[in-house]
Amino acid sequence: MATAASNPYSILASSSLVHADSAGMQQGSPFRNPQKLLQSDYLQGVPSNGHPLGHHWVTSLSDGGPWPSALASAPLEQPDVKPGREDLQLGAIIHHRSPHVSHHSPHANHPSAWGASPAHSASLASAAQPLNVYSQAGFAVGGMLEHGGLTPPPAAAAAAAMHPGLRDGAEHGELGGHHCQDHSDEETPTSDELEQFAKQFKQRRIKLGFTQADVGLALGTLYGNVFSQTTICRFEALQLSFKNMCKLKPLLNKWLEEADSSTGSPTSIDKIAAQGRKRKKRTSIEVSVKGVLETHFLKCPKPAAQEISSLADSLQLEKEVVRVWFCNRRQKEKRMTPPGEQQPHEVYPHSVKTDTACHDL
DNA sequence: ATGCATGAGGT
DNA sequence: CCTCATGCATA
Repeated sequence: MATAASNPYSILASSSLVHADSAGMQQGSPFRNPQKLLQSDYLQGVPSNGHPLGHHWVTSLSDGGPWPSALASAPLEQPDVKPGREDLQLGAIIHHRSPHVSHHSPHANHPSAWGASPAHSASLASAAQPLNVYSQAGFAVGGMLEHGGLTPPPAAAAAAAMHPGLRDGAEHGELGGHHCQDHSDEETPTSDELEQFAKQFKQRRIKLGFTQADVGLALGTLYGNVFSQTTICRFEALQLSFKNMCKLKPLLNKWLEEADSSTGSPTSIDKIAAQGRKRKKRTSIEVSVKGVLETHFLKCPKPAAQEISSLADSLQLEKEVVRVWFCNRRQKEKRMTPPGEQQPHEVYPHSVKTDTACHDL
């Protein structure tokens, strides 16, 4: 019985129109190049006593290159991109996907990080292959024939490419006796590779005439994992965590292949309309208040519950709101490309290890 | 493009 | 409570 869930919040049943999907808003945004990333450590568990390793995406990059060495920008100008904009729809929504395979290594030191120089993936194509470094077999489309019908679905249903999360080739202690020397799948991409990929992806996507939202949806119909425009956007802007980027890359890569070969899939665009999520209305925090929060954050990024309470009290905000604000703030710090400009501070004012409790204000 | 929010999994 | 992945709603 579809009983309306008792939602404390306002559930707007107002049928949202099909939203014409303004696709012209994101394209053409010359998003600036991320330049300096000052990300200390990825895991807080890292005893930064003596600097773990140079695995922080450190900074000090020449202006010319956003991140470690900008690969010679490949022209990536596929000459034969057809403007034919058809949704790649397979007609079957496979919705079965293995549960998350988050296999966390018991004692994995840390998911390598951005600047981690891949000792094993040095085979970066210097300049030979602008793309397809992650060449995937896929289904070779015999050629550029005019396929009179529709492109057959790759039947990649069950093929849930579960790639190992992240493993750094730095240290492979003991794995219980398994020798690991053969890695068929892609190794953990480097920050550089991801950056390149993201860029190429965006360009191709735009050329093909797809919006970020389209892609997110296509991924859903393609593999059963839907993503929102937000996520795609963040991927392109490299605003996700390293791990997250790694996870999404294969999917998006696959989509690219599809998009390119499906030069005429008729198909329809199906809209998923099952949004039964009641959300609390977004509370907008005033700029002045934000300023205060910012200040506090700099002082103590991780305030105790009580501190949050008093802070919330003085700011006249719900405690939960403040708590969430701090959480989001911390996350932002961990992103690859900090939104604004983060001045390359060499160090933070407060020690990482010495848990200095933020004295009350 | 982003700000605030939800939820799952971990401590 | 935290982190982390993700997204609705919004600027």
